[in-house]
Amino acid sequence: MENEPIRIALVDDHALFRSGIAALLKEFDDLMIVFEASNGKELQFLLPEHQPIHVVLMDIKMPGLNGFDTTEWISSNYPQTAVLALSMFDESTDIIKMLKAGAGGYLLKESSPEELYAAITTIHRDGFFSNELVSDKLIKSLKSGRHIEDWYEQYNLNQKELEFLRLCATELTYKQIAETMGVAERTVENYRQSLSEKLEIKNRVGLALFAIKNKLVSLGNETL
Amino acid sequence: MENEPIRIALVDDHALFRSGIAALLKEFDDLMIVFEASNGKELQFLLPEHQPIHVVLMDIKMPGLNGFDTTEWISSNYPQTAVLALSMFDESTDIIKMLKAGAGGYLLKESSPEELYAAITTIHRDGFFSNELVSDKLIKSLKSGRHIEDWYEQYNLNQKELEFLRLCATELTYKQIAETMGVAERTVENYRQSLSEKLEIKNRVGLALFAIKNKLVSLGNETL
DNA sequence: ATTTCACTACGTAGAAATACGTTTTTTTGG
DNA sequence: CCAAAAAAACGTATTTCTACGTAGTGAAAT
Repeated sequence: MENEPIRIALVDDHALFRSGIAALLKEFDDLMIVFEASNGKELQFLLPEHQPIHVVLMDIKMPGLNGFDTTEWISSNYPQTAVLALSMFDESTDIIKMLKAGAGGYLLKESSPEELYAAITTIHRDGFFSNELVSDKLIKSLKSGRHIEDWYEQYNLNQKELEFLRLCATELTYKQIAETMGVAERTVENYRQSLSEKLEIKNRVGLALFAIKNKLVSLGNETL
Repeated sequence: MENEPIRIALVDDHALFRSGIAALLKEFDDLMIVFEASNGKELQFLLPEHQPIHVVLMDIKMPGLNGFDTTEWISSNYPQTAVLALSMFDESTDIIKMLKAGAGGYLLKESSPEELYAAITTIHRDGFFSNELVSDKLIKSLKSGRHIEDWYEQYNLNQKELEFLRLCATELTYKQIAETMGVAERTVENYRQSLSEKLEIKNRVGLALFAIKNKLVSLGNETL
C-alpha cells in the first residue's frame, strides 16, 4: 500500500493557495503532488504527460477553462482519474454542477488538513467521497425541485389542455389523441391552437418539448 | 422541548413490524405514535383526523397505495409533514424515487433503535435526514448517468444523423433544418427515414423524444 | 479490373398529418 | 334566460410522411 503513493494534480489560479496545499500534503508520505496548474487549459496540457494521475484537486472559479468544463473533460478523457472539487463556497448549484460534471466529491477550502487527507484517500479508493455538506445539499435540492407545479396557472391552462399537452409528447397522431381523450379531431386542434398562443410555441414538437421541460411527462430515464 | 412530543404515524403492511417499532419508540418519551396504517389508502383516511403529524415512518412496498405515491400525496397535501422511508433494501433506485417523491430521509430496517431515534428527531428538526447510505447512493447515481455515450454505436448512427436528431428536438421545420445543416431538403428526409427505421420510431415527435431521452439535447432545466 | 454492395446525396409526387383563420353549435355558470 | 367559454366545424396552406428512382463514391469481392 505505502509503496505506491497516490499521485495528485493541483489546479487553482492562486499560486499561494497551491503552495499551501502542497506544503500541507507533504506531511503525508502516501500522497504525492505530481504537478500544479493554474487553470484548466494548463491541466489539459500537463495531464497527458504525467500519467497516471489518481486524484485532481480542482478549484471551480478559474480564468480560462473553469472547473466545471475541466472536470467534464477529465472524466470523459481520463475516466480513471478522480476529481475532488475544492471551493470557498457552499453554493448548492455549484456543488451539483461539479458532481454532474463528474467530480467524485466536494470539499470546502476551510476544511482541516485531516479532512482533506481523508477525502483524497477515500476518493481514490471508492471513486467518490461524500460528506455532510454534499449529501445535505443533494437532498435539499431533491426536495425542492418539486413544488414547481403552479406554472400552468400562470398560463391559464385547463385540465383538457394539460392532458393534450401530455399526449403531445407521444408518437400518437392528433387523430389518435382525439380518440384517447374522447373528443373530436377538431377539438384537439383547438387545444393545439390555444396552447400555441398561450405558450407562444410554433408547432407540435415545441409543445412536446414544453411538456417535457415542465415535467408533465416522464421519459423514465431520470437517473436522478 | 420535552413537553411537546414529536407526533408520529407508522405505515407498514406488516402488523408485527408496526408493533415492534411502536414498542421500541415507547422508550423515548419525546416521541408519540399517534396512529398506524397498513397502507397508503388507510393513511389518507387517518392523516386528516390526527393533525398535526410531524413525521411519517413509511414502508415502500405495500398493497394498495405504495410508498412512493403515498409520499407524493403527503408532500403535496401536508407539506409540513416529514416522511422517513423505511425499507429492507438499499436499492439506489428505490432510495432516489422516495427522495424525489418528497421523503426527507431513508433508513434501512436493520438499523439500530438509536439510529431510528436520531433520524426521527433530525428529520423533524431539519426537514431532512441524511446518512451515508443515502449520500453514497446519490453521488454514485450522479456519477453514473454519464458514461452512456456509446448507445449510438449500437444503432450505427453517423455524425450527420446525430446532428439531425438533435435538430429534431427543435421547433425548426425540416426545411430550416436542411438550411442549418447545409444539405438539400430531400437529404434531411433521408436522415429521418433511416433513423425511424434504425430506431423503430414512427414520426418526428418520436425522434425528438428519443433525442431528449438520450441526452442529445439539454432542455436546461435539470434541477438535478 | 470490374463487379457488387453499402452508404450518401438528391429528385418528384401523392397521401397523411399538422397548422391557421374564422364560424357555428353546445355547454356552462351566473 | 343570457353571456361566456368550450367544443365542433370548414376551408386552405404548410409540413411531414411514404414510396418510387437516379447518381456518385469508396470499400470489399471475385
